[in-house]
Amino acid sequence: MSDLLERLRERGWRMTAQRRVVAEVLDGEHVHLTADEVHARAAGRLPEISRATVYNTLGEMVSLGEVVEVTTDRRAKRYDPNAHRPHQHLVCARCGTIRDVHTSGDPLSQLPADERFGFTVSDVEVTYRGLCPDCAAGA
Amino acid sequence: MSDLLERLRERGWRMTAQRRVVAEVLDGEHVHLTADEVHARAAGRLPEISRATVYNTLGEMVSLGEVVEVTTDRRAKRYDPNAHRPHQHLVCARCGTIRDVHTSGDPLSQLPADERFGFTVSDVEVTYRGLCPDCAAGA
DNA sequence: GCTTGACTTGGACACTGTCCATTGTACGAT
DNA sequence: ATCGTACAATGGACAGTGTCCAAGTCAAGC
Ligand SMILES: [Mn+2]
Ligand SMILES: [Mn+2]
Ligand SMILES: [Zn+2]
Ligand SMILES: [Zn+2]
Repeated sequence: MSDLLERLRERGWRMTAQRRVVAEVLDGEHVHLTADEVHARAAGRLPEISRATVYNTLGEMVSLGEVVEVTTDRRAKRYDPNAHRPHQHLVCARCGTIRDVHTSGDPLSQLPADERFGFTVSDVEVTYRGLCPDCAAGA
Repeated sequence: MSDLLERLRERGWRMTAQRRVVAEVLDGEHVHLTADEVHARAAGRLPEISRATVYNTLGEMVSLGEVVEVTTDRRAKRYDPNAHRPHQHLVCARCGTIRDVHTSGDPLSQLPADERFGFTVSDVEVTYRGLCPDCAAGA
């Protein structure tokens, strides 16, 4: 039983086979799958699970704060079960590999008050881009 | 004649009515329009301009480094003619207003060497989110 | 075991963006 | 000024991602 599934059950979720496999697929470190990747892997265990259910379930997990959406490209959103420790992402521009990284300071504090235009700034999203070692080596 | 159009002509662009109106629509400060918004405004001056041409033209401007793509939400890409001064964006989570902002330091330097995993890091994208004064006031 | 409201399903639909064959045109050459 | 040609514009088909809905199914409490 994954920690994620445990937390969801504590929140009163009705436990279904579909939700179980989605939670299981998302279990682990450095996981950043698209909804359709989640669907493909979930279908490996539960062949008839539908796309709509995967989208619904992921959306609910995001609403509950147990999964975060990550947008590192303009294609599909990615779903990240590492929701309880703020972090940023480092993306290879060539192969798409994504690594969790941590900045040396709080990026929010880098925005001076006179650059906030009266906004109540509550969140910042940082994506670093470059080439991973393999791609930089021409692999 | 916009500065943007001037620069494009210097690069040997064949000048067409369509490219002119797209460049004119993109002229100005704090402009962050989607492709379809550009198309709608361009069609105000040149009714028969096609969606494909707007997409082609914007893509060419991006390739030439005269316009930058901005992804502040998971809907449409936005096109920013402010391509010659690096900056970040501050977005209202409620109404979508986008402001250009400048951080106090270079965000790239905030990623320590031991968090780079051997990547050649060349770029960083920072998006601040919050509520603009109007939305915070409940307007 | 029933009952019931929550959950799942498949498919239609919307939005953004790409592609391509055809038609049109800007611009250098004459 | 006209022409020829390579480059550009067009519109419609198509693809990827995500949402929505009506109908069927099921988990969980009684
Ligand atoms: Mn992550
Ligand atoms: Mn901008
Ligand atoms: Zn790579
Ligand atoms: Zn606002």
